[in-house]
Amino acid sequence: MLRFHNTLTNKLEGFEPLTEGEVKMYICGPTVWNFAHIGNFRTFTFGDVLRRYLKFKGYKLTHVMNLTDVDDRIINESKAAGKTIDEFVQPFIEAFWEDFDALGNERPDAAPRATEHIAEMIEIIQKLLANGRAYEADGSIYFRISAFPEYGKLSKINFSGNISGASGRVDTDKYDKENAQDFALWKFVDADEQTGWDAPFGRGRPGWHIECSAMSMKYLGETFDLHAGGADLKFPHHENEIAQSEGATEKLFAKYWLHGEFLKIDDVTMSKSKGNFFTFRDLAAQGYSPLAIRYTLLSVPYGKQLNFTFEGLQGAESTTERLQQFRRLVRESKGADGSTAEAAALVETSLREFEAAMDDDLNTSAALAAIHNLVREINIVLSKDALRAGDKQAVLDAVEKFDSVLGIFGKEETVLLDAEIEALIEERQRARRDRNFARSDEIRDLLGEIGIVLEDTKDGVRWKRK
RNA sequence: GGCGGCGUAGCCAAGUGGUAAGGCAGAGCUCUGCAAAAGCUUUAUUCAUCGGUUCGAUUCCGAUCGCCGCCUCCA
Repeated sequence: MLRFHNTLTNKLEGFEPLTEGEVKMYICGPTVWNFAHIGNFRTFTFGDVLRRYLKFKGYKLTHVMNLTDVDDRIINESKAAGKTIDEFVQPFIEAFWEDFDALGNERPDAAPRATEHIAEMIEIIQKLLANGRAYEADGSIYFRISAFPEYGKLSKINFSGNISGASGRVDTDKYDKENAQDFALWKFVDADEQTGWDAPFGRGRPGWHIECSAMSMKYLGETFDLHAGGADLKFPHHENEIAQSEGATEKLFAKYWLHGEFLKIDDVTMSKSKGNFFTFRDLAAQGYSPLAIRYTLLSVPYGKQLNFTFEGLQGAESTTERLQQFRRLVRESKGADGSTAEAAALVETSLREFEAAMDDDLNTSAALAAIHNLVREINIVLSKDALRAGDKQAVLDAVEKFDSVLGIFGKEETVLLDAEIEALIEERQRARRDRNFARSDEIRDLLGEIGIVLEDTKDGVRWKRK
Protein backbone atom coordinates (compact mmCIF):
# COMPACT_ATOMS: atom_id res chain seq x y z
CA MET A 1 0.00 0.00 0.00
CA LEU A 2 1.34 3.35 -1.06
CA ARG A 3 1.61 5.79 1.80
CA PHE A 4 2.50 9.47 1.89
CA HIS A 5 3.28 11.90 4.63
CA ASN A 6 0.46 14.39 4.25
CA THR A 7 1.38 17.85 5.51
CA LEU A 8 -2.29 18.64 5.93
CA THR A 9 -2.74 16.01 8.64
CA ASN A 10 0.92 15.65 9.53
CA LYS A 11 0.52 11.89 9.31
CA LEU A 12 1.61 8.99 7.17
CA GLU A 13 -1.55 8.13 5.26
CA GLY A 14 -2.54 5.42 2.85
CA PHE A 15 -2.98 6.96 -0.57
CA GLU A 16 -6.54 6.82 -1.86
CA PRO A 17 -7.20 9.02 -4.85
CA LEU A 18 -10.58 10.68 -5.29
CA THR A 19 -11.33 8.55 -8.32
CA GLU A 20 -10.05 5.03 -8.20
CA GLY A 21 -7.15 4.44 -10.52
CA GLU A 22 -6.69 8.11 -11.40
CA VAL A 23 -4.46 10.76 -9.92
CA LYS A 24 -4.49 14.46 -10.54
CA MET A 25 -1.36 16.16 -9.31
CA TYR A 26 -0.05 19.71 -9.18
CA ILE A 27 3.52 20.65 -8.43
CA CYS A 28 4.68 24.23 -7.96
CA GLY A 29 7.18 24.98 -10.68
CA PRO A 30 9.98 27.51 -10.94
CA THR A 31 9.89 31.27 -11.04
CA VAL A 32 11.75 31.87 -14.25
CA TRP A 33 13.77 34.92 -13.32
CA ASN A 34 17.15 33.18 -13.28
CA PHE A 35 18.80 29.80 -13.73
CA ALA A 36 17.41 27.17 -11.40
CA HIS A 37 19.84 25.83 -8.80
CA ILE A 38 20.26 22.25 -7.62
CA GLY A 39 18.06 22.89 -4.61
CA ASN A 40 15.23 23.79 -6.96
CA PHE A 41 15.97 20.72 -8.96
CA ARG A 42 15.86 18.54 -5.89
CA THR A 43 12.19 19.42 -5.62
CA PHE A 44 11.49 18.96 -9.32
CA THR A 45 13.33 15.64 -9.37
CA PHE A 46 11.33 14.54 -6.35
CA GLY A 47 8.24 15.53 -8.32
CA ASP A 48 9.46 13.49 -11.24
CA VAL A 49 9.96 10.38 -9.12
CA LEU A 50 6.54 10.91 -7.58
CA ARG A 51 5.13 11.12 -11.09
CA ARG A 52 6.94 8.02 -12.30
CA TYR A 53 6.07 5.97 -9.25
CA LEU A 54 2.38 6.78 -9.51
CA LYS A 55 2.52 5.55 -13.09
CA PHE A 56 4.52 2.51 -11.95
CA LYS A 57 1.67 1.73 -9.57
CA GLY A 58 -0.70 1.79 -12.50
CA TYR A 59 -2.46 5.09 -11.93
CA LYS A 60 -3.70 7.15 -14.82
CA LEU A 61 -1.94 10.39 -14.04
CA THR A 62 -2.50 14.02 -14.92
CA HIS A 63 0.49 16.03 -13.80
CA VAL A 64 0.62 19.81 -13.99
CA MET A 65 3.55 22.04 -13.15
CA ASN A 66 3.28 25.81 -13.53
CA LEU A 67 5.86 28.33 -14.63
CA THR A 68 5.70 31.56 -12.68
CA ASP A 69 6.53 34.24 -15.17
CA VAL A 70 5.23 37.29 -13.35
CA ASP A 71 6.19 38.68 -9.97
CA ASP A 72 7.76 41.87 -8.66
CA ARG A 73 11.25 40.68 -9.29
CA ILE A 74 10.54 39.74 -12.89
CA ILE A 75 8.72 42.99 -13.52
CA ASN A 76 11.54 45.07 -12.05
CA GLU A 77 14.33 43.19 -13.75
CA SER A 78 12.68 43.15 -17.13
CA LYS A 79 12.10 46.89 -16.86
CA ALA A 80 15.70 47.46 -15.85
CA ALA A 81 16.79 45.44 -18.86
CA GLY A 82 14.44 47.36 -21.13
CA LYS A 83 12.60 44.19 -22.12
CA THR A 84 9.05 42.95 -22.04
CA ILE A 85 8.29 40.23 -19.53
CA ASP A 86 8.20 37.71 -22.35
CA GLU A 87 11.56 38.75 -23.71
CA PHE A 88 13.12 38.73 -20.26
CA VAL A 89 11.73 35.39 -19.21
CA GLN A 90 12.09 33.39 -22.43
CA PRO A 91 15.79 32.49 -22.11
CA PHE A 92 15.28 31.31 -18.55
CA ILE A 93 12.35 29.14 -19.54
CA GLU A 94 14.44 27.55 -22.26
CA ALA A 95 17.33 27.03 -19.87
CA PHE A 96 15.01 25.54 -17.30
CA TRP A 97 13.70 22.90 -19.66
CA GLU A 98 17.18 22.16 -20.92
CA ASP A 99 18.36 21.45 -17.39
CA PHE A 100 15.14 19.68 -16.47
CA ASP A 101 15.52 17.31 -19.44
CA ALA A 102 19.24 16.82 -18.90
CA LEU A 103 18.51 15.63 -15.38
CA GLY A 104 16.36 12.91 -16.85
CA ASN A 105 13.02 14.31 -15.71
CA GLU A 106 9.85 13.52 -17.62
CA ARG A 107 7.92 16.56 -18.74
CA PRO A 108 4.61 17.15 -16.96
CA ASP A 109 1.41 16.78 -18.96
CA ALA A 110 0.88 20.53 -18.83
CA ALA A 111 3.20 23.39 -17.90
CA PRO A 112 0.99 26.47 -17.90
CA ARG A 113 2.36 29.98 -17.57
CA ALA A 114 0.88 32.45 -15.13
CA THR A 115 0.62 35.28 -17.63
CA GLU A 116 -1.56 33.13 -19.85
CA HIS A 117 -4.09 32.51 -17.07
CA ILE A 118 -4.92 35.98 -15.84
CA ALA A 119 -8.58 35.56 -16.79
CA GLU A 120 -8.91 32.53 -14.51
CA MET A 121 -7.31 34.44 -11.66
CA ILE A 122 -9.71 37.35 -12.15
CA GLU A 123 -12.61 34.93 -11.99
CA ILE A 124 -11.52 33.60 -8.60
CA ILE A 125 -11.00 37.09 -7.25
CA GLN A 126 -14.50 38.06 -8.37
CA LYS A 127 -15.96 35.12 -6.50
CA LEU A 128 -14.06 36.10 -3.38
CA LEU A 129 -15.20 39.71 -3.67
CA ALA A 130 -18.77 38.50 -4.07
CA ASN A 131 -18.75 36.22 -1.05
CA GLY A 132 -17.04 38.68 1.26
CA ARG A 133 -13.69 36.95 1.48
CA ALA A 134 -11.88 39.72 -0.38
CA TYR A 135 -11.88 43.50 -0.09
CA GLU A 136 -10.25 46.50 -1.63
CA ALA A 137 -7.88 48.68 0.34
CA ASP A 138 -4.70 50.58 -0.11
CA GLY A 139 -4.48 50.09 -3.88
CA SER A 140 -4.90 46.34 -3.72
CA ILE A 141 -7.46 43.66 -3.34
CA TYR A 142 -6.76 41.60 -0.25
CA PHE A 143 -7.90 38.24 0.98
CA ARG A 144 -9.85 38.58 4.21
CA ILE A 145 -8.37 35.96 6.52
CA SER A 146 -10.94 36.63 9.23
CA ALA A 147 -13.57 35.29 6.81
CA PHE A 148 -11.74 31.99 6.41
CA PRO A 149 -11.47 30.39 9.86
CA GLU A 150 -9.46 27.44 8.60
CA TYR A 151 -6.56 29.68 7.68
CA GLY A 152 -3.40 28.08 9.07
CA LYS A 153 -4.55 24.48 8.76
CA LEU A 154 -1.68 23.48 6.50
CA SER A 155 1.23 25.29 8.11
CA LYS A 156 -0.18 24.90 11.63
CA ILE A 157 0.71 28.47 12.35
CA ASN A 158 -1.38 30.04 15.03
CA PHE A 159 -2.48 33.49 13.96
CA SER A 160 -4.52 34.35 16.99
CA GLY A 161 -1.39 35.45 18.79
CA ASN A 162 1.39 37.81 18.26
CA ILE A 163 3.11 37.11 15.00
CA SER A 164 3.20 40.71 13.92
CA GLY A 165 4.52 41.92 17.25
CA ALA A 166 6.92 39.09 17.95
CA SER A 167 8.48 38.89 14.55
CA GLY A 168 8.80 42.62 14.30
CA ARG A 169 8.74 42.19 10.58
CA VAL A 170 5.28 43.35 9.71
CA ASP A 171 4.74 47.01 10.29
CA THR A 172 1.00 47.16 10.71
CA ASP A 173 0.89 50.95 10.63
CA LYS A 174 2.16 50.97 7.11
CA TYR A 175 -0.90 49.27 5.68
CA ASP A 176 -4.49 49.98 5.35
CA LYS A 177 -5.28 46.29 5.62
CA GLU A 178 -7.86 44.95 8.03
CA ASN A 179 -5.37 42.41 9.28
CA ALA A 180 -1.62 42.31 8.92
CA GLN A 181 -1.80 38.78 7.55
CA ASP A 182 -4.28 39.57 4.80
CA PHE A 183 -2.45 39.05 1.55
CA ALA A 184 -2.81 40.67 -1.85
CA LEU A 185 -4.82 39.00 -4.57
CA TRP A 186 -4.51 41.87 -7.00
CA LYS A 187 -2.43 45.03 -7.09
CA PHE A 188 -3.78 47.98 -9.00
CA VAL A 189 -1.54 49.78 -11.46
CA ASP A 190 -1.86 53.08 -13.28
CA ALA A 191 -3.65 53.01 -16.60
CA ASP A 192 -0.44 53.80 -18.47
CA GLU A 193 1.57 51.08 -16.75
CA GLN A 194 2.67 48.51 -19.30
CA THR A 195 2.70 45.53 -16.98
CA GLY A 196 -0.94 45.25 -16.18
CA TRP A 197 -4.15 43.53 -17.09
CA ASP A 198 -7.65 44.92 -17.24
CA ALA A 199 -10.13 43.46 -14.81
CA PRO A 200 -13.71 44.40 -13.88
CA PHE A 201 -12.42 45.61 -10.55
CA GLY A 202 -9.59 47.65 -12.10
CA ARG A 203 -6.37 47.39 -14.07
CA GLY A 204 -3.61 45.65 -12.19
CA ARG A 205 -1.49 42.56 -11.80
CA PRO A 206 -2.02 39.41 -9.80
CA GLY A 207 -0.73 38.79 -6.30
CA TRP A 208 1.85 36.14 -5.58
CA HIS A 209 -0.34 33.16 -4.81
CA ILE A 210 -3.43 33.38 -6.96
CA GLU A 211 -1.77 31.95 -10.05
CA CYS A 212 -1.38 28.47 -8.62
CA SER A 213 -5.00 28.37 -7.50
CA ALA A 214 -6.13 29.40 -10.96
CA MET A 215 -3.94 27.04 -12.94
CA SER A 216 -4.33 24.00 -10.75
CA MET A 217 -8.12 24.22 -10.70
CA LYS A 218 -8.31 24.94 -14.40
CA TYR A 219 -6.41 21.80 -15.37
CA LEU A 220 -7.30 19.47 -12.51
CA GLY A 221 -10.69 20.56 -11.24
CA GLU A 222 -11.75 22.33 -8.07
CA THR A 223 -10.71 19.36 -5.95
CA PHE A 224 -7.74 17.22 -6.87
CA ASP A 225 -5.57 14.54 -5.30
CA LEU A 226 -2.06 15.71 -4.81
CA HIS A 227 -0.28 19.02 -4.40
CA ALA A 228 3.47 19.12 -3.95
CA GLY A 229 6.22 21.67 -3.71
CA GLY A 230 9.23 22.81 -1.72
CA ALA A 231 9.00 22.96 2.05
CA ASP A 232 9.46 26.70 2.03
CA LEU A 233 6.24 27.10 0.07
CA LYS A 234 4.18 25.63 2.88
CA PHE A 235 3.75 29.08 4.29
CA PRO A 236 2.59 31.42 3.04
CA HIS A 237 2.22 30.20 -0.54
CA HIS A 238 0.33 26.95 -0.05
CA GLU A 239 -1.62 28.20 2.91
CA ASN A 240 -2.82 31.09 0.77
CA GLU A 241 -3.61 28.83 -2.15
CA ILE A 242 -5.90 26.84 0.09
CA ALA A 243 -7.56 29.97 1.43
CA GLN A 244 -8.20 31.43 -2.02
CA SER A 245 -9.33 28.21 -3.62
CA GLU A 246 -11.50 26.84 -0.85
CA GLY A 247 -12.71 30.33 -0.10
CA ALA A 248 -13.97 30.61 -3.67
CA THR A 249 -15.32 27.10 -4.24
CA GLU A 250 -16.33 26.01 -0.72
CA LYS A 251 -14.76 22.67 -1.61
CA LEU A 252 -11.65 20.82 -0.53
CA PHE A 253 -8.78 22.05 -2.69
CA ALA A 254 -6.21 19.21 -2.55
CA LYS A 255 -6.41 15.97 -0.59
CA TYR A 256 -2.69 15.26 -0.09
CA TRP A 257 0.08 17.80 0.34
CA LEU A 258 3.69 16.66 -0.02
CA HIS A 259 6.66 18.89 0.71
CA GLY A 260 10.21 18.39 -0.46
CA GLU A 261 12.83 19.36 2.09
CA PHE A 262 15.77 21.63 1.52
CA LEU A 263 19.16 20.85 0.14
CA LYS A 264 22.07 22.11 2.18
CA ILE A 265 25.65 22.48 1.05
CA ASP A 266 28.29 21.34 3.51
CA ASP A 267 25.64 21.61 6.20
CA VAL A 268 24.94 25.23 5.40
CA THR A 269 21.95 26.66 3.64
CA MET A 270 22.57 27.54 0.07
CA SER A 271 22.79 31.25 -0.44
CA LYS A 272 24.51 33.62 -2.80
CA SER A 273 26.06 35.63 -0.01
CA LYS A 274 27.81 32.52 1.29
CA GLY A 275 29.08 31.71 -2.15
CA ASN A 276 27.78 28.16 -2.01
CA PHE A 277 25.12 28.55 -4.63
CA PHE A 278 25.20 26.02 -7.46
CA THR A 279 23.06 25.85 -10.53
CA PHE A 280 22.81 22.65 -12.47
CA ARG A 281 24.81 24.32 -15.21
CA ASP A 282 27.64 25.17 -12.82
CA LEU A 283 28.04 21.53 -11.90
CA ALA A 284 27.71 20.28 -15.45
CA ALA A 285 30.36 22.78 -16.53
CA GLN A 286 32.64 21.35 -13.86
CA GLY A 287 32.31 17.99 -15.53
CA TYR A 288 29.84 16.30 -13.22
CA SER A 289 27.40 14.10 -15.05
CA PRO A 290 23.66 14.77 -14.92
CA LEU A 291 23.21 11.16 -13.89
CA ALA A 292 25.42 11.55 -10.82
CA ILE A 293 23.66 14.79 -9.90
CA ARG A 294 20.29 13.07 -10.21
CA TYR A 295 21.52 10.14 -8.14
CA THR A 296 22.71 12.52 -5.43
CA LEU A 297 19.36 14.31 -5.37
CA LEU A 298 17.56 10.99 -4.96
CA SER A 299 19.94 9.46 -2.44
CA VAL A 300 18.01 10.93 0.48
CA PRO A 301 14.21 10.67 0.87
CA TYR A 302 12.44 13.83 -0.25
CA GLY A 303 11.11 14.62 3.21
CA LYS A 304 14.54 14.94 4.80
CA GLN A 305 17.13 17.60 4.33
CA LEU A 306 19.92 16.53 2.05
CA ASN A 307 23.49 17.58 2.68
CA PHE A 308 25.18 18.15 -0.63
CA THR A 309 28.96 17.68 -0.72
CA PHE A 310 31.39 17.33 -3.60
CA GLU A 311 32.72 14.19 -2.00
CA GLY A 312 29.21 12.81 -2.17
CA LEU A 313 28.75 13.91 -5.75
CA GLN A 314 32.05 12.27 -6.67
CA GLY A 315 30.81 9.11 -5.00
CA ALA A 316 27.59 9.26 -6.97
CA GLU A 317 29.73 9.45 -10.09
CA SER A 318 31.35 6.12 -9.20
CA THR A 319 28.07 4.60 -8.16
CA THR A 320 26.23 5.44 -11.35
CA GLU A 321 29.15 4.13 -13.40
CA ARG A 322 28.94 0.91 -11.45
CA LEU A 323 25.23 0.61 -12.20
CA GLN A 324 25.81 1.15 -15.89
CA GLN A 325 28.66 -1.33 -15.89
CA PHE A 326 26.39 -3.83 -14.18
CA ARG A 327 23.72 -3.55 -16.82
CA ARG A 328 26.38 -3.89 -19.52
CA LEU A 329 27.83 -7.01 -17.91
CA VAL A 330 24.42 -8.61 -17.64
CA ARG A 331 23.53 -7.64 -21.19
CA GLU A 332 26.72 -9.17 -22.55
CA SER A 333 26.60 -12.34 -20.48
CA LYS A 334 26.23 -15.53 -22.46
CA GLY A 335 24.89 -18.12 -20.05
CA ALA A 336 23.22 -21.40 -20.86
CA ASP A 337 19.50 -21.51 -21.47
CA GLY A 338 17.03 -21.83 -18.65
CA SER A 339 16.99 -20.25 -15.25
CA THR A 340 17.76 -21.01 -11.63
CA ALA A 341 15.64 -20.72 -8.54
CA GLU A 342 18.43 -18.78 -6.81
CA ALA A 343 18.64 -16.02 -9.37
CA ALA A 344 14.88 -15.81 -9.65
CA ALA A 345 14.65 -15.39 -5.88
CA LEU A 346 17.25 -12.62 -5.90
CA VAL A 347 15.32 -10.70 -8.52
CA GLU A 348 12.02 -11.25 -6.76
CA THR A 349 13.38 -10.13 -3.39
CA SER A 350 14.94 -7.04 -4.84
CA LEU A 351 11.77 -6.00 -6.64
CA ARG A 352 9.70 -6.59 -3.54
CA GLU A 353 12.05 -4.56 -1.35
CA PHE A 354 12.19 -1.80 -3.92
CA GLU A 355 8.43 -1.47 -4.04
CA ALA A 356 8.07 -1.68 -0.27
CA ALA A 357 10.59 1.14 0.09
CA MET A 358 8.90 3.33 -2.48
CA ASP A 359 5.48 2.59 -1.00
CA ASP A 360 6.79 3.93 2.28
CA ASP A 361 6.53 7.62 1.39
CA LEU A 362 9.03 7.24 -1.45
CA ASN A 363 11.99 6.09 0.61
CA THR A 364 14.52 6.32 -2.19
CA SER A 365 17.44 5.51 0.12
CA ALA A 366 15.98 2.12 0.92
CA ALA A 367 14.95 1.62 -2.71
CA LEU A 368 18.53 2.21 -3.82
CA ALA A 369 19.76 -0.28 -1.24
CA ALA A 370 17.44 -2.90 -2.75
CA ILE A 371 18.95 -2.25 -6.16
CA HIS A 372 22.53 -2.36 -4.90
CA ASN A 373 21.90 -5.67 -3.19
CA LEU A 374 20.71 -7.19 -6.44
CA VAL A 375 23.70 -5.76 -8.29
CA ARG A 376 26.14 -7.30 -5.84
CA GLU A 377 24.46 -10.70 -5.77
CA ILE A 378 24.12 -10.96 -9.53
CA ASN A 379 27.72 -9.83 -9.97
CA ILE A 380 28.72 -12.83 -7.88
CA VAL A 381 26.67 -15.11 -10.12
CA LEU A 382 28.23 -13.43 -13.12
CA SER A 383 31.74 -13.90 -11.83
CA LYS A 384 31.07 -17.64 -11.76
CA ASP A 385 29.90 -17.43 -15.35
CA ALA A 386 26.62 -18.85 -14.25
CA LEU A 387 23.90 -16.37 -15.17
CA ARG A 388 21.44 -18.34 -17.27
CA ALA A 389 19.70 -16.78 -20.23
CA GLY A 390 16.32 -16.75 -18.52
CA ASP A 391 17.74 -15.13 -15.41
CA LYS A 392 19.56 -12.61 -17.52
CA GLN A 393 16.27 -11.46 -18.98
CA ALA A 394 14.67 -11.33 -15.54
CA VAL A 395 17.50 -9.15 -14.25
CA LEU A 396 17.30 -6.83 -17.23
CA ASP A 397 13.55 -6.55 -16.77
CA ALA A 398 14.03 -5.68 -13.12
CA VAL A 399 16.59 -3.03 -13.98
CA GLU A 400 14.16 -1.56 -16.44
CA LYS A 401 11.47 -1.43 -13.76
CA PHE A 402 13.76 0.25 -11.26
CA ASP A 403 14.82 2.72 -13.84
CA SER A 404 11.32 3.54 -15.00
CA VAL A 405 10.93 5.07 -11.53
CA LEU A 406 14.36 6.43 -10.62
CA GLY A 407 16.09 7.05 -13.94
CA ILE A 408 19.59 6.49 -12.58
CA PHE A 409 20.96 3.89 -14.99
CA GLY A 410 21.11 6.33 -17.87
CA LYS A 411 20.61 5.65 -21.53
CA GLU A 412 22.16 2.54 -22.90
CA GLU A 413 24.85 3.27 -25.42
CA THR A 414 24.56 1.38 -28.61
CA VAL A 415 27.89 -0.32 -28.84
CA LEU A 416 28.91 0.07 -32.43
CA LEU A 417 32.55 -0.29 -33.18
CA ASP A 418 34.03 2.03 -35.68
CA ALA A 419 35.83 -0.09 -38.21
CA GLU A 420 38.93 1.90 -37.37
CA ILE A 421 38.75 1.37 -33.64
CA GLU A 422 38.02 -2.28 -34.14
CA ALA A 423 41.02 -2.65 -36.39
CA LEU A 424 43.27 -1.01 -33.81
CA ILE A 425 42.00 -3.26 -31.07
CA GLU A 426 42.66 -6.30 -33.21
CA GLU A 427 46.13 -5.10 -34.00
CA ARG A 428 46.78 -4.65 -30.31
CA GLN A 429 45.61 -8.18 -29.63
CA ARG A 430 48.01 -9.49 -32.27
CA ALA A 431 50.82 -7.46 -30.74
CA ARG A 432 50.02 -8.86 -27.31
CA ARG A 433 50.02 -12.40 -28.63
CA ASP A 434 53.41 -11.71 -30.19
CA ARG A 435 54.47 -10.19 -26.87
CA ASN A 436 55.18 -6.93 -28.62
CA PHE A 437 54.08 -4.92 -25.60
CA ALA A 438 55.64 -1.71 -26.79
CA ARG A 439 53.27 -1.70 -29.72
CA SER A 440 50.24 -2.86 -27.69
CA ASP A 441 50.76 -0.11 -25.12
CA GLU A 442 51.19 2.40 -27.90
CA ILE A 443 47.80 1.45 -29.31
CA ARG A 444 46.17 1.54 -25.90
CA ASP A 445 47.54 5.06 -25.32
CA LEU A 446 46.42 6.12 -28.76
CA LEU A 447 42.86 4.97 -28.09
CA GLY A 448 42.99 6.53 -24.65
CA GLU A 449 43.71 9.88 -26.22
CA ILE A 450 40.49 9.75 -28.19
CA GLY A 451 38.53 8.70 -25.13
CA ILE A 452 38.37 4.96 -25.64
CA VAL A 453 39.11 2.97 -22.52
CA LEU A 454 40.16 -0.66 -22.92
CA GLU A 455 39.55 -3.32 -20.35
CA ASP A 456 41.27 -6.67 -20.73
CA THR A 457 39.10 -9.39 -19.29
CA LYS A 458 39.39 -13.12 -19.39
CA ASP A 459 36.72 -13.15 -22.06
CA GLY A 460 38.50 -10.68 -24.30
CA VAL A 461 38.79 -6.95 -24.70
CA ARG A 462 35.98 -4.68 -23.63
CA TRP A 463 35.95 -1.00 -24.48
CA LYS A 464 33.93 2.01 -23.57
CA ARG A 465 33.95 5.70 -24.14
CA LYS A 466 35.13 7.73 -21.27
C1' G B 1 10.37 35.26 20.59
C1' G B 2 6.83 31.26 18.31
C1' C B 3 6.52 26.62 15.46
C1' G B 4 8.89 22.32 13.10
C1' G B 5 13.03 19.03 11.72
C1' C B 6 17.80 16.87 12.42
C1' G B 7 22.53 15.03 15.02
C1' U B 8 24.23 7.06 13.02
C1' A B 9 31.61 4.99 10.77
C1' G B 10 36.56 9.53 6.88
C1' C B 11 32.06 11.33 3.54
C1' C B 12 26.61 10.75 1.90
C1' A B 13 23.06 8.20 4.71
C1' A B 14 18.45 4.09 5.71
C1' G B 15 16.36 2.11 9.85
C1' U B 16 14.10 -0.43 14.27
C1' G B 17 11.90 -1.39 21.57
C1' G B 18 15.69 -7.07 20.89
C1' U B 19 20.96 -6.01 19.58
C1' A B 20 23.30 -1.28 13.21
C1' A B 21 20.54 -1.20 5.23
C1' G B 22 23.08 0.77 1.09
C1' G B 23 26.68 3.87 -1.62
C1' C B 24 31.55 6.48 -1.82
C1' A B 25 36.44 6.58 0.03
C1' G B 26 40.24 3.18 2.51
C1' A B 27 42.42 -1.88 3.02
C1' G B 28 42.96 -6.98 1.14
C1' C B 29 42.11 -10.38 -2.85
C1' U B 30 40.86 -12.16 -8.04
C1' C B 31 41.90 -11.25 -13.06
C1' U B 32 46.49 -9.54 -15.82
C1' G B 33 52.85 -9.16 -19.58
C1' C B 34 52.28 -4.50 -16.87
C1' A B 35 48.55 -1.31 -16.13
C1' A B 36 43.79 0.32 -16.14
C1' A B 37 39.04 -1.18 -15.58
C1' A B 38 35.89 -4.48 -13.40
C1' G B 39 34.39 -7.91 -9.64
C1' C B 40 34.58 -10.00 -4.69
C1' U B 41 35.81 -9.55 0.58
C1' U B 42 36.41 -6.23 4.51
C1' U B 43 35.54 -1.66 7.33
C1' A B 44 30.64 1.31 13.80
C1' U B 45 30.58 -3.64 20.48
C1' U B 46 27.99 1.30 18.42
C1' C B 47 23.87 5.42 16.72
C1' A B 48 25.69 14.06 19.91
C1' U B 49 25.95 14.21 25.63
C1' C B 50 23.67 13.18 30.38
C1' G B 51 19.71 11.11 33.03
C1' G B 52 14.88 8.18 33.15
C1' U B 53 11.26 4.13 31.69
C1' U B 54 12.13 -1.16 30.33
C1' C B 55 14.21 -7.88 31.02
C1' G B 56 16.35 -5.01 27.03
C1' A B 57 16.90 1.72 23.81
C1' U B 58 20.28 3.95 18.69
C1' U B 59 14.89 3.51 18.57
C1' C B 60 10.21 5.85 24.03
C1' C B 61 10.45 10.18 27.87
C1' G B 62 13.22 14.47 30.00
C1' A B 63 17.36 17.75 30.07
C1' U B 64 21.79 19.74 27.72
C1' C B 65 24.84 20.97 23.50
C1' G B 66 25.12 21.63 18.16
C1' C B 67 23.00 22.23 13.23
C1' C B 68 18.85 23.34 9.74
C1' G B 69 14.11 25.24 8.18
C1' C B 70 9.50 28.24 8.52
C1' C B 71 7.29 32.66 10.74
C1' U B 72 9.43 37.78 4.93
C1' C B 73 10.27 36.74 -1.93
C1' C B 74 12.42 31.80 -2.03
C1' A B 75 12.26 24.56 -4.34
